[in-house]
Amino acid sequence: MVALVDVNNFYVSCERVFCPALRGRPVVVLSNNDGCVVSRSDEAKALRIGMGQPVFEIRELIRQHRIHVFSSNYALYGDMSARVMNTLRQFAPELEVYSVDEAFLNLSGMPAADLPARAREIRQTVHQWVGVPVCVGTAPTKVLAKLANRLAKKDHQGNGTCLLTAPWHDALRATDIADVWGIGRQYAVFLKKYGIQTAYDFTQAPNAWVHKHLTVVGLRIKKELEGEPCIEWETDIPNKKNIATTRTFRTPLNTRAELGETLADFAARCGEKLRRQHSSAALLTVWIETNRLAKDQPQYSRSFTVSFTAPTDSTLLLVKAAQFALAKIYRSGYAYKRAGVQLGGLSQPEAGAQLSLFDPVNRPAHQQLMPVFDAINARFGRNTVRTAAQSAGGSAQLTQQHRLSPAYTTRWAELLTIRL
DNA sequence: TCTGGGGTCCTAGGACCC
DNA sequence: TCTGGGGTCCTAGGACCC
Repeated sequence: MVALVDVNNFYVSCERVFCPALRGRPVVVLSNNDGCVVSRSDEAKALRIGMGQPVFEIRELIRQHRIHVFSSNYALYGDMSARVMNTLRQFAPELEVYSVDEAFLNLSGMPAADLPARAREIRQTVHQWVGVPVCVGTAPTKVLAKLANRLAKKDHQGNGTCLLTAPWHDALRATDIADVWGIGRQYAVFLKKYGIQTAYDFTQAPNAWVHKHLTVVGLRIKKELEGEPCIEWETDIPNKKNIATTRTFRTPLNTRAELGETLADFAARCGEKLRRQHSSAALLTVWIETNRLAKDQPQYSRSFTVSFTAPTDSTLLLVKAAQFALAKIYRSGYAYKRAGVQLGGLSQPEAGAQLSLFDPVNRPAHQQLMPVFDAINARFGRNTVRTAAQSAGGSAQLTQQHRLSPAYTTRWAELLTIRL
């Protein structure tokens, strides 16, 4: 059996831990630039605020219902996530961290009769140790555990847990096909066109038909719904195959100098992420884009990819490549609203990787320099040492975060103060 | 005009996830 | 006026190999 543990309204719940007065009140957390709603409390959902809804569309609602609004505080959510995961490790030898607020627990070998009590214990422990509410769905496969978790969340009279054992046809009949893990918007529309409305209907479709129209991915989902495990466990966190740093700017950037500084920051940030997983990149792509939502403005969007002579993890080379790519695609006269740097062709070089005789770069020198770079920045703060191409203040000033809560758990100066 | 039978690697596009 | 930021996998098609 496998359990899926999922924090309810994760970002909102993190904020409420340090602001208990907000329990029972409508609360939302916004995306970067305070642009869209990305997390909603139950009270906010009841006010029909949508996931991903732009804030300007709900200004009146916020005022009327005195909805509490937060910018997203990634330092806080990342730390709270780690606390939840460490707590969950107590309960199963095998834990797969699936996302910032979700984990699969391998409970195979546990007597079926003990499962309900164990699920309740998990829920109570996370609540007591970390302070956030979770739901637990337990079932024979991952897709069914996801489904069980959803049922646990929906049942407001229940205790936040749901155990699915055979026969589970009624649960499948009660689940809209669009709510099945792995069935997205396009597939849901397609399937409904053929009369497949529920998860149960989907299990009645012929395998060959599912394979033809939804590829092998869809077939795996069908079999998992029937109780046959088809999705592998990934207990140790795999290295990323792509690494990106991208932003939408509050105020568009117009000049090449502004874009150059910003893309240098992005490239440097990508370098940090790259070195943290001990990888090197063979490709670097820069893309820039005007505001495609402003239909009345002139539009421009292009990207350029640089291939390195040998894979690299040097910030100096990444920044230089980003500048080179920008020179290829920059056109004046446009207001650039979004931009990004993406690394691809990632590999884990063995020590003493082959060097090119004609390589103009002194790679051993870079390999010695980068750990020093990272150590200084880890100790004294990001961008304490940086390339001259980067901006002095970092790219954070280009985004808006008016409603940011303190870094309660990761910065001494911002610890919560309680007056007794 | 006729013209084999395998492979691999890369990229783009389309679907999905949080 | 104001609209996020990351990721994954699969398939098809083209270029290239012997």
